[in-house]
Amino acid sequence: MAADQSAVSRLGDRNTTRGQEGTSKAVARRFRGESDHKVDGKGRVSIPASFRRVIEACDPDWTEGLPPRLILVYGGATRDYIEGFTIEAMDEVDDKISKFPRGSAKRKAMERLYSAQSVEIVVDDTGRIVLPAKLREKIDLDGMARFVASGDTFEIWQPEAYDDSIAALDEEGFDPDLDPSAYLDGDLG
Amino acid sequence: MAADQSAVSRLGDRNTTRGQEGTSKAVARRFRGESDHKVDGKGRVSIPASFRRVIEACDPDWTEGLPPRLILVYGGATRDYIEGFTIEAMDEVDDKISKFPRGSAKRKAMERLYSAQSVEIVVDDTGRIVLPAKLREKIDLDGMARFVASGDTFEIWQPEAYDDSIAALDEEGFDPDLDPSAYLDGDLG
DNA sequence: TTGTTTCCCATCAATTCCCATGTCATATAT
DNA sequence: ATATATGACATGGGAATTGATGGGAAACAA
Repeated sequence: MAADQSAVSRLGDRNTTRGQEGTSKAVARRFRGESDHKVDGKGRVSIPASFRRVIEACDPDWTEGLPPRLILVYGGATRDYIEGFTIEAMDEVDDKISKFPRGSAKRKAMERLYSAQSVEIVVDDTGRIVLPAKLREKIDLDGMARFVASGDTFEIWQPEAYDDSIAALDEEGFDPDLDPSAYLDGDLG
Repeated sequence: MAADQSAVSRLGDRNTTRGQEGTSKAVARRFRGESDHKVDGKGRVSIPASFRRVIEACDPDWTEGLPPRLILVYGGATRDYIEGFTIEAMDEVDDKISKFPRGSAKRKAMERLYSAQSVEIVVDDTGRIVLPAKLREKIDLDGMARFVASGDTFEIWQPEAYDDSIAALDEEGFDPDLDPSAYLDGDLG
């Protein structure tokens, strides 16, 4: 039994560069999967365990025992979800933004979305984050939150809204029975 | 009795880049064959040994003694099987997806299938993987799983469903007695 | 001081780890 | 040749750990 891990995460030390050098376990840098998690009265939600590993691996300053950080983007009038970025992924976004002319409309729009309408969040030692009330309200989160992987970022949805968006995608002219793999080698757009 | 192999795979060292450099055995990068394996109560299944070699060879981070990784795609409304990708094969898929316009319906459909409806799995040191309950349910896996090679990916089927799909293929106008090799040099489509 | 936000501890089930066995097939010894 | 080791594979089972979630005390902020 884990007698005591004192200051260290109680979630154990998978991911640890165990023992000798070069034995570290390879960990993916992309999110995968989708799952629902309960949002309690305090706004706390567990982050899918597999997402945490990615978040830790993509936080340059993270090291065993430290709380991993991530960025939540909650802006976008048309978005009915919150987008989660690893520190590294957000660094890339910042780089791209900096390429645009200072003061240009496009740059301002992006700065507003990714800078102004975002928050840095830390994952606590039980693997949860606290979703600020403002964010919960924006997407009408009640008791359950759906985490959906999307490459190097992930999305947090109100479950029903997510289902609806999938349905909408189908109605948009896509046969839900058509296997998306068909697009892989098809023409773009 | 295998006295002790300490931290190393207990499955021995076929595949090992044994001893000196350049002595490594060439290993195929495509799956071949089909076989059934038992799924126990915990969802554990042995991966066909020959598949493991491909999985190891196609995992860039893999090295003797480390657990090989692979990706299982379990989405697709019409699919009644789970598709297994090597890390390399999935990297290619990700590349293709990234070519599509961000936000386009096609891209979203593919991201959902390959990112949201997929899981990274590791092969344990006895050559097994654990099929999460969600995946088992999707294809109605009870006690046996059929692994079927399909080029650079493989499929996991509920045995009967696989037989049925083969039968269905025949009814679709394919003479089961006709040798498919006839198509090899025929026109495509 | 009253609602809110953290921190700390607790629980329970699901998942992983570790060790074990049975069976072949190839190897090696006598 | 025959009997005896060895190694690879498939699969079982129990114990230890992780993951998700709940609740109260403590620290803050309004």
